[in-house]
Parts: sequence; C-alpha cells; structure tokens
Amino acid sequence: MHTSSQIFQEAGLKPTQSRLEVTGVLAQSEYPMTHQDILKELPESFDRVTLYRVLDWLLTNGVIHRIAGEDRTWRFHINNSDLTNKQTTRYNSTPTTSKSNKLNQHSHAHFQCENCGKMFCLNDVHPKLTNDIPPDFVVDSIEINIKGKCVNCAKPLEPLVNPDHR
Amino acid sequence: MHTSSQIFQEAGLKPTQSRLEVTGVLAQSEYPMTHQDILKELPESFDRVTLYRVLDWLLTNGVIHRIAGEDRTWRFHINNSDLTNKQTTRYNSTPTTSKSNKLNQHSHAHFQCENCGKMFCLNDVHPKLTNDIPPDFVVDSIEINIKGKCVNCAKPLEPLVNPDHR
DNA sequence: ATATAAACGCAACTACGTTGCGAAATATAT
DNA sequence: ATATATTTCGCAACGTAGTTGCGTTTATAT
Repeated sequence: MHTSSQIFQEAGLKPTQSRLEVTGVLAQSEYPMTHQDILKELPESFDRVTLYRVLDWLLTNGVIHRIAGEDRTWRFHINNSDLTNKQTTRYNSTPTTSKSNKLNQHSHAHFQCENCGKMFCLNDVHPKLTNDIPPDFVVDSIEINIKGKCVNCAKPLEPLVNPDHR
Repeated sequence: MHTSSQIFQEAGLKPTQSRLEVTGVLAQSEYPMTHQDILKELPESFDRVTLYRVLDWLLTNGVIHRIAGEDRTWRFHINNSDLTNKQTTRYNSTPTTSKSNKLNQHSHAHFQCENCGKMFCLNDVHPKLTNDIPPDFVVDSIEINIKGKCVNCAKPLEPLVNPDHR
C-alpha cells in the first residue's frame, strides 16, 4: 500500500498539501462527492476556490473522474486505476489543457437515487459500444447515467432520505 | 398533420399561447436546445421565467425531454412519440408532481460535440450494458451521453465552431 | 355575473462555478 | 546560498442557470 504522496511522486505529479488532503478525502469515500460534500470533510480554513482548482487538476491528471448529476452539480470520485504505470506527465512538463485525460477511459456506469440523491459507481457495468452510432461521429467517451431507487431506498420501509446528498 | 394546438387538445392538455409558441420552436429544431437557444427564437417580450415554467410543464406532460450537457445546462428536445393515444391527463386533473413521466421511456442516446458544443439525439442508439445492474437497485431510466466530435467538426478542414451552442 | 383556479410577469434571490490579481510558496538558475 | 522565475494559494468580485414570492391577468366553473 502506498500513500497518496508516494503515488503522486512516482507518477511525476507534484503533491501539494491541498492536493493530498483532497485526494485523501476522495479516496475514503465509496461514492462520488459533490464540491460541498468534500468541503465539509476538509479543515474549516480550506478555501473553496482552491478546492475547485485542485479538483480541476486532479481531473486533468486522471486521478479522479466526475459525473453530472440530475441536480446540475458535479460529483467527483477517485479512479481505481493505478497511476504509476500510466502517467507520463513530469513535474516540469506542461500539462494538457484538455480535461479529457487518457486514464479516464474506464467509463463505468453511474446510478443516482431519485429518493436520497446519492450517487453510486457501478464499476462492473460498462457501456457496450454499438456500431449504430452514425459514422462521421468520432466517439471519445460514453457516459451512462441510471436513475432509480438505490438499495436503501428501494426497501419498502423507512427509506433513507439524506438531505446532504440532495 | 396536426397543429400543436390540436395535438394538445386531443391529448387533454391545456394549450396556452406560451405553450404553443415554445412547442412550435422546439418542434422545428432537430437538435436539443438550451433555454437560451429557445428564448432567442421567441418574441423579445417573452418572459424567461415563463419559459422555465412552460418547459417544466412540457416535461411533466411528456411533450419534451431534457438532457444534461457537459456545461451543466439542460437541453430540451421534442418527443417524437405521438401524444394522442398515450396521454391521459385531463384539463382539471392534478398533474403528477414528479418530472419522470410515462412517455419518456424512449431513452435514446445523446451525443454532444466537444468542439462546437452542439447536441444530437441518436434516436436509433439504445443502451446496451455489459453487466447486470446490481439487484435491489430499481431502475427507472437509463441515460446515455456520448462525447466526441460531430459530423461537421470531425472533418479535418474548417471545423464548425458555433459559439451559440457552447 | 361572480367565485375559483391556473398561468403570467416582474423582481429578488440562491447555488455552482469562474476570473483577476496580489501574496505566498516552491522550483530553477547562477 | 541568493536571486529569479514559476506555480499555487487566498480573497473578492463576477457570471450564469435556475428558483421563489407575490401581485396581476386570464381562463374555467357555478
């Protein structure tokens, strides 16, 4: 087991205090978190703009991915892929400006509960590429968003309504 | 061929001036439009809040569907299904508060161009998943968002950059 | 014709995210 | 080690999409 710091170093990514803190928070959550969710887990003093920028940076470097929820806010989740053997960016290289990174090809499906608002990564559910997509359209990524009721809320009794994730 | 007004009447939906105007605009567009896009096609005097409310109403009554784009804004598109033989709501019935309506089961895929921002409905592309969604999760709808380059922008020369749809 | 309900128009407001810019921290060169 | 350049950080102000409250207008029911 490596620390976030070590993983960053080995991957050639500059680990700052902020980046490590945010990565730590995201690494511990099994479901995608909103900006707010994350901020709540960070020290009071953590600047919200810095968080936006760190998330941006983690995105472009393939450490995390984000999903658009039904409520028009992004949710962020750590990538389970190992960075070390794929990342080529160096400390002093200019990072790509594009937010689509090479690692983020792992496009699995996401599920958002219509009751409690929580989002889940369905790591095993992948889109099957159909050849129905019109030619001349170049596909970069396929996103699957499933809506319905999650394990907790599907139960007939005492649905879990969590206002934190609305 | 029916007019929007006739279709609404037959479906038991109250057609107001605003609703007909908005429906008219949406019916003429082959791609999903943002709130801004639509507003631009309406008379100057048309109130933006009214537009939001009309869109809401069209949604709950299954006349249109909406898709979340990469830019956190909704895009609206008319449903190709015929309303007349499916809609049961009456003038004086209380409409369902939920925005998931019965007609909107037609979940086809959507494609958003990363270059010009335009969104396309791929009516023939339907969700296909590699694996089964975990039991205990109740699925209401599956949304597929494909990102890449559209017909126009995939061409090597003179990519079509339309700032209106960014 | 009068009462009731739905739709509309306007202003103010909320939430998420972005931009600009100076200060602090970190890296690079001499 | 010191000076210079680059990156990151923190704060304030801004932008945009969408919402809420409320009074007015329009449509429907008796």
